[in-house]
Amino acid sequence: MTEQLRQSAEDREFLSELHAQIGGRLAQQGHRYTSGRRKLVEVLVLSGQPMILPDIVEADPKLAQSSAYRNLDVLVRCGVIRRINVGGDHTYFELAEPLLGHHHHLICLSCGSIEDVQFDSEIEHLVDKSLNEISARTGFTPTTHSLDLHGHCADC
Amino acid sequence: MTEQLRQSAEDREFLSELHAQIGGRLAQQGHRYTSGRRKLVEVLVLSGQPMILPDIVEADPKLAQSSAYRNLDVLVRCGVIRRINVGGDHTYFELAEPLLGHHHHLICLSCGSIEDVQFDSEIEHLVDKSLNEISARTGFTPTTHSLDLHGHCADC
DNA sequence: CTCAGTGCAAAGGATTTGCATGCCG
DNA sequence: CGGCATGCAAATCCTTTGCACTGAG
Repeated sequence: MTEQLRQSAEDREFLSELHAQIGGRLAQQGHRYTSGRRKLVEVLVLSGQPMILPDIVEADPKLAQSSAYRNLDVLVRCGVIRRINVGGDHTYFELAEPLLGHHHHLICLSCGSIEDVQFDSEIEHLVDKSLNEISARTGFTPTTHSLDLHGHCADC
Repeated sequence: MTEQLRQSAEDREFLSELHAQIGGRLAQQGHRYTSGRRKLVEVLVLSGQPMILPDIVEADPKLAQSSAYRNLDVLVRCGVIRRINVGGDHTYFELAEPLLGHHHHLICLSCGSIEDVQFDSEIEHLVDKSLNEISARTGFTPTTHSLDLHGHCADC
């Protein structure tokens, strides 16, 4: 819960550590960590919740729409950012799980907001076990799972 | 598992029961259960897995694209069909849970196929319990949840 | 008759791409 | 220099909509 209340000094440290990590990942795949890509990451970090593209470019008007899409794509392919598909027309973007930790989503059907939540590790473990059983039974090789709640948020 | 092997006599009975049920639902909301809508349902039943629109209209070329979208929309609003959003550009459609039962999806990242699976009721119950705890903690009012596995299917 | 339903063609809107230019290594 | 990165505008493609027509009650 202190995540939300992080002091700005900590914030800065967190960000620069993150940037270093991401820069490494991009370099590995032969990409540069340019200012535009850095901005995308920062907008997503500051937002603290999944965002759609119009909101991203609005958050930092320096970002051009097409470049934003292209860079999000690069970041997705490098495992830095993840696409989320809920209903609606827009794709949502958030930091990938290696950076943000494994979590799930509360999707509000009224206002469309998406909030991140984590499970007890106990439950998460049970779910994993169950998913592995199903996979074994069906010959499916799982990479990840997504467990999202659809409903109405506290504000709606 | 006998679902897949159902004899055609049973099939026919299943379908006409389903049609009756759906017809009732539509009538309740002041809609007709026309042949186009019936075809949509049949295509989805026969497919046995979620489908995207191009595949639906291809499966029954009598279906016009715009009418198909419109009718799927009606069926969705009447709780007969459900939209599914996985990655990719297309929306998937399948029979709604009241008709198909609560289940989850195995989504193949290679070929894009989606297969339905069910959990042990025990696990399903645990997940529900956990989700309720989270809801209580966050003030979120859940309607449904979706738990999908992403990975590679037996064929890929 | 009336009104929901249909099909065609055109519009809408999110995302992608072509191309000329800018910039880092 | 060379090639990735950028931004504008135009193209794409899924989905929705306008409109005139058809068919069921």
